[in-house]
Amino acid sequence: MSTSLEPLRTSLSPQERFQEYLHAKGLRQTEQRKFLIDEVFDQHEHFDAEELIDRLPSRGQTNYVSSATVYRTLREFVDAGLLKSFQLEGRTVYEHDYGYPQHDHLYCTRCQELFEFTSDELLQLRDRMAAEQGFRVTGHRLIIHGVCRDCGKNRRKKRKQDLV
Amino acid sequence: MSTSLEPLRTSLSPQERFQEYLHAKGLRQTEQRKFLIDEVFDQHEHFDAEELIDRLPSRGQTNYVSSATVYRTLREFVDAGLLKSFQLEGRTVYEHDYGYPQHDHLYCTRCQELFEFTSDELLQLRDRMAAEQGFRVTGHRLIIHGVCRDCGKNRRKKRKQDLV
DNA sequence: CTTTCTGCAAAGGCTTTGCAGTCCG
DNA sequence: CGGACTGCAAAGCCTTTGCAGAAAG
Repeated sequence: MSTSLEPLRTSLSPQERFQEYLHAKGLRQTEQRKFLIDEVFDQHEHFDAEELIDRLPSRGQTNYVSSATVYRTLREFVDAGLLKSFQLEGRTVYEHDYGYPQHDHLYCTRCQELFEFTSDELLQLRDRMAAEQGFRVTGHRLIIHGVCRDCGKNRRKKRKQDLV
Repeated sequence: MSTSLEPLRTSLSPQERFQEYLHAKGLRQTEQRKFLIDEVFDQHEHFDAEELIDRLPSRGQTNYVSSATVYRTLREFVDAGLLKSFQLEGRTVYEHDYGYPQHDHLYCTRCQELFEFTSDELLQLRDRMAAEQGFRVTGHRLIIHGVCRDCGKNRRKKRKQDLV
């Protein structure tokens, strides 16, 4: 998947920030949580639970973490503001939030890749539309579907029912 | 749910258009399909499969349609260009497409209602962003999350993990 | 008549949950 | 030590699918 934006400078690492979060909530720092946060922040990719689980150690190996715990922990990362999640093609996709600028996505329906972009204009437009209807905005999600540059070259056809 | 936009004038009714679609594809016109299209186009609301099934006749009554058929038929309506579907809070939401202008949504996380709005500016912005990355656009989905005017008045708190 | 459709029930994909043992603080 | 956490397996939720009988053209 593609990384296109510059990280923001943050005073705390994700690890440190998560520690603070746990402490504030009276929760505990476990081996599984430590291991998972390292794994998740090791690379800046979009991923879903299954992809993460697949690249983690298997049952029996060191640092094995059960799927249930992975799911539970991903939710905590979202609660802690470390990750953002959204739905794409029926599954929950996660991406870094902490230390990363607000952005939106282009999704290539050929190669399934997500590309990021930022647009202040979009935020203004969003706020204006919301204001017109008396909405107090808490967030938004924009995904532009299409075919990326590379896939546009080797043109195939095919197309399943697009859940845009 | 809220209806805010004016329908477009169309030469064919959804029923007629679906007949054409079926004929073109060598598919059949059944009682279930006729009944469902009437039901679905009877009111202009956003709905999911469960909501539709709930307001349909129950097993044993006249015009009963099994859930499997409802799911199958909704997909056909989408294929036929009569409905559009998208994901919201883990379920598939349907809305009229045929004879209805392109639009986006404001979603109230308090009352779960969807409000519609149109913006040419958004389309231009979308196309510009896509062009910058060499994308050929096939569509997009923008949902602005927030709290609507009415819910903003009777202010409660509460908030579950937002899957924006 | 032949192919598509339907209803039923079972299966599927992803995610959550109940429980008993384990571990953190 | 007590409460929080984990792994396991089972359950849940929404949707799809295999199959045999019914129906459309």
